[in-house]
Amino acid sequence: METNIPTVYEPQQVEKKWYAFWEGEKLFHAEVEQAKKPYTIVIPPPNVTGALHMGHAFDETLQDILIRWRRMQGYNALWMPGTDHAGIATQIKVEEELAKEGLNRYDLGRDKFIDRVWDWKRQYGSRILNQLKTLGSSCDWERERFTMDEGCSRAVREVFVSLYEQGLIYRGNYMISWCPRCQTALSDIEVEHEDSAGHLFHIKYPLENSDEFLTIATTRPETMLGDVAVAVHPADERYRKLLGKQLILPLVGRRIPVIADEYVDPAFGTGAVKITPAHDPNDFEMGRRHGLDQVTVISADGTMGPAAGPYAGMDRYQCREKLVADLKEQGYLVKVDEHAHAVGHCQRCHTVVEPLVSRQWFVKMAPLAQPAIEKVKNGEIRFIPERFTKIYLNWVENVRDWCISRQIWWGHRIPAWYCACGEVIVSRDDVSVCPKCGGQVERDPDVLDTWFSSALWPFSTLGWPERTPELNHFFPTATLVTGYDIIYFWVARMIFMSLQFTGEVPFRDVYIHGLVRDAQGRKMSKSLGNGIDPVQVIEKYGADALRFTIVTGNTPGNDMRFYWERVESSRNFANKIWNASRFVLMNLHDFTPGAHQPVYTLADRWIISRFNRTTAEVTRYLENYELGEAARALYEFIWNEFCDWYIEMAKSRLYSKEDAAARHTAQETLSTVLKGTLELLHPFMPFLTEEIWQHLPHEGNSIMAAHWPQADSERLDTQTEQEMEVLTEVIKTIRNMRAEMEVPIGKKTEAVLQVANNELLALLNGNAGYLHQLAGVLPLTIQMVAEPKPEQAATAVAGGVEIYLPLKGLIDIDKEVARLEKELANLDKEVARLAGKLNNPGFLAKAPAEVVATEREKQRNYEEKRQVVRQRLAFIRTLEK
RNA sequence: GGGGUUAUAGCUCAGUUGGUUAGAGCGCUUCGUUGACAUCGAAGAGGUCAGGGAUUCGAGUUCCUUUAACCCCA
Repeated sequence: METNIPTVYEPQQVEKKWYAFWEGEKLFHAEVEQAKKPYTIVIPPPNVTGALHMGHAFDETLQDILIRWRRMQGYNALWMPGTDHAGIATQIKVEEELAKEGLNRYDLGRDKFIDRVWDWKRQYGSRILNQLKTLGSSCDWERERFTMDEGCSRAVREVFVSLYEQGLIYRGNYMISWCPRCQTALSDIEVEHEDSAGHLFHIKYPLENSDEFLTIATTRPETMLGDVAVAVHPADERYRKLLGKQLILPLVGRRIPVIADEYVDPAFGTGAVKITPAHDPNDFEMGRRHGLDQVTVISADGTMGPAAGPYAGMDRYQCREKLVADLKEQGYLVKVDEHAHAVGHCQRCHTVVEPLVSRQWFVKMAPLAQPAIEKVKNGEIRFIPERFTKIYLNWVENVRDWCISRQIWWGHRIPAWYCACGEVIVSRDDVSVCPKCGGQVERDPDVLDTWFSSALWPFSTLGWPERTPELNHFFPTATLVTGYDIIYFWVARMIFMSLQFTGEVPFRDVYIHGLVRDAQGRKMSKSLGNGIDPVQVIEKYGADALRFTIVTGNTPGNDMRFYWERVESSRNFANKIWNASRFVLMNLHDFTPGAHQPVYTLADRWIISRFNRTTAEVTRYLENYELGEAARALYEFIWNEFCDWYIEMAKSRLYSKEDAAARHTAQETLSTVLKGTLELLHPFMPFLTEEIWQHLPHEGNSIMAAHWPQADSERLDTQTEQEMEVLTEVIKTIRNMRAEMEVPIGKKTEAVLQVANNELLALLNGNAGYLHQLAGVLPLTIQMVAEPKPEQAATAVAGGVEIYLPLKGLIDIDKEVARLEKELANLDKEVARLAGKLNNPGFLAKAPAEVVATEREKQRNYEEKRQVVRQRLAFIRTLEK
């Protein structure tokens, strides 16, 4: 047994050593074992080009805690790791690299460009996973997957073709959100709306063959070049007479009709809206309802197209300025109001998106959404915390068709081929010849939305579409852990895809967490430069400290702020455990388990009882996903009970060599309680606990494989806990009195304790040693209340014990009177509060008997205490004279 | 416009079937180098639990409402 251990815990080498050991021993690996109950988590795959940030650290820590805990509980625990190809993000990254060489992707061509991305992936793809390892993540690395690997790609192809065959994937010309910078279509949720200060332009549209005008209001005047109508509400009296009449579009001269549509809000602007079906989603719908043309005036690159006439070639914002100036000059501009409105931006590059009509592939959502709604409503899938159920349902119930084609190169290429004869072939196998006319076919150049493959992740990683043993055993997965920001992007889509293709829910529980923010509560972002690199935190304070910080002081679903001070305090906790363990190990050098029959003392029975209670508590918290509370319970047990009291109380037996059985009992209790506590703490702080556990008497090769402690109800001992309560109360009260009287810490002082019954007398006599040692009282007299009380003494009552410190010459009578008066006032307040309660007939009649009894007991205690303080006050006042 | 979250000690946050003198960490005050630990120990100060109302014997906790901040959706 080691006795020469440094006083400061150095996590760096320790963490590397144990991670390598765990991997070497294959402790992360799970095989299909029918006899064991599976517990599966699939990792939310980080972007392959990314670097670990606090969000990942948060997410992975929670998963690792759950998976390590369940593994210790005996589940066949599989944590499936992998990465996501992250189409647009990765493509942007590689294009930036190319730009440094003065190249763009077209210079390379599609095949060479994709090779380049694979090179990039090979070079940097494992970086983020290696960073995950420093965090302690117990992923089954042998099963690592990538969304573009062969198996996942096959799953994607199967799903696409199958949905197409079922009529749930279609291709068509619809309005989509287009990013002019990324040059691709986006889905609705990839567009982020931001309120910005804009203008509401009021523009006069002249009535044909008349001097009259109709004034419309718009936020985007440049789109008027594509106007094909003006719409008003059918019930709007102001415009009824204009219905069916023609207007002349200013600057363009096109004749456009005035139409009626329920959609128009008569209260907005002038109540008349210009209709541009090619450049606004609502106008697009209205155009279809009324059979209007689409006049496209803005091109895919964000400049004005040929149909924009004199404005062709201008940037869309330049055009706006010029056009407004022209309108003003020609007298069409009525006024310009300030107007706040939401503008859509590309999630990836933050460019303002452009609504455009374009031919894209879509997933028909309504039939897929229905089962996804039901499974959540009927509780087969549960969100934690529950409120996210509503957020999920609100989206799925209103979901629109999903645009899945992207005009980029990096991703799963759409398995559709087109023939000049008009034939469209969607196929599981590559096609080169048209089956209809035998002509040459050309493959669709587009790739799929990255989230399309992510949606299959829980089952594609387990081998689907093959019915593999892994899929049979580990699927459905148990828990999905992810942030609230991707409930729509990912969680919802996994649910409907899984239901459609496996017939099962992908996971039972969805444990949602928040974001990690900086100390000011701002989102961590590259542009702000306020991100904290978890790797740096780990290097400085250790992974255990980071993990503990992340999991404590935070409630499920809520954001958390990152403070270095909190990491420091977690590090201090790790160091505290280290030193407590150091103490235990230093005293175990001659310990042989089972060498003596243990003779348990009050302190032993107490810490064992408390340990079992903590075990039950921690387990229950984990079962309810209250990870932070579980960690807090352990922190309090270790620091406030094991270290502050038990270790102190064990010292005298360890230091006195004459009673071997007593010493052995203390050793055994320290060793087993510490070992069990480390096991409970292991999911939270895996490295430190392994390091110490290995030095304690144990079975098995790793704490990872140890059995999760079971609370033993036989060893819960309420009476012992109450007795300890009395003892610690007395000690704390004496310490307080000594401190107030400014007695030097090391100086022993005399004390007289008086009690009213034999039980208390026995308790104090039996534990007098602790009073000497921990309260610093000597000589100590313990007697019944009937005995004479010391005259010149400070007085207090604690746990039913009257405490007298006869500090001759040290007692300042005035000070003592003030102290007792303060105490008396406090007691008066409590007694009055309880009297109010106990004199309330409603309380006595309706509150549970147990509660009434507790309150009565409290009242009795306070009254007893008050009685003593009163008497003492009266006595001391007589001394004053 | 619809929905959600938050409001508890100077700061950051816990407090999940309604019942403890409302807790922690950091910070603050006083004291302390005796054989685990100064990344520590002992003692202490600090809160009308955002405001108002309701339910209840009893509300930080449930319901309604007002205010403020933030988020999501339209």
